[in-house]
Amino acid sequence: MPELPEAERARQQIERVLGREIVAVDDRDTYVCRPHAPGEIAAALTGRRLTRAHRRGKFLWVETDEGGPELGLHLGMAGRIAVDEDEAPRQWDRFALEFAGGGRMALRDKRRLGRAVIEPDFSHVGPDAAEVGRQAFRDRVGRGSTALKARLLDQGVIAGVGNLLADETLWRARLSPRRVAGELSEDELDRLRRELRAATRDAIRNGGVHTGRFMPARERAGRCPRCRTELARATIGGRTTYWCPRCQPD
DNA sequence: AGCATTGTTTCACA
DNA sequence: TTGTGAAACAATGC
Repeated sequence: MPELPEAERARQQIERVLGREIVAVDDRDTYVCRPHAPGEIAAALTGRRLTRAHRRGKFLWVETDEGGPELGLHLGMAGRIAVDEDEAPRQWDRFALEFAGGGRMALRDKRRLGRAVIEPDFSHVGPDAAEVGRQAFRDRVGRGSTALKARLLDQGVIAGVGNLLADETLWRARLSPRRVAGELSEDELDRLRRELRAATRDAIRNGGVHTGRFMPARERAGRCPRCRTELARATIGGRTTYWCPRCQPD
């Protein structure tokens, strides 16, 4: 599930538990909590309260009270934040906080590619895809010899675009994912940024990136929602990519 | 059975 | 040294 819209929803979930006292931490999953040893995150957080929840792209972090450490969270490929829900079966709750009074916040993640870490480092993460300014977007996205879609997926360029949001945005902007990023005109880059912001805003409002107009067509032999042309399919930027060869010519 | 997967990091190579 | 692309990682679902 998680791309920028899902991460924003997760951030809002975290806001529900701000101010509660942490009385226990489950950090036993040494893969999700790497490089921390079991008990390290627990020692850092027990007795503290979360005070503010932040997000940049798909990366989440939470401040704690009076100079306490920051807690970094990432949803990985399939994670979500579960607040005050019953414990998941099969140890799908890879990381969890328990609060005074019985409440609970868990990183629920079947695939186990999510992440929980103390004092996260975001120095190699680009500006948020929905916040980046026009000129910065032109400079960062509109360069290099790589395919446009691969550029959008690079979290160090702009943060928050995943495989589905990239296809949705490129379709809305009528740009081929195969275009060379550095060869786009200013007008094309501005159009791409506008459609990215719009697609992101729609997805947050409607409950996730899977609510996009292009998403239902995104399958083998799917057809363009605008012109009914059969979609093209290829691996670009290491991910399966669908686009309309007529609306989005190379 | 085999392959694909809404993500990130690491490694090899030009 | 920098940029790019592929593989590794874990587990599940079709």
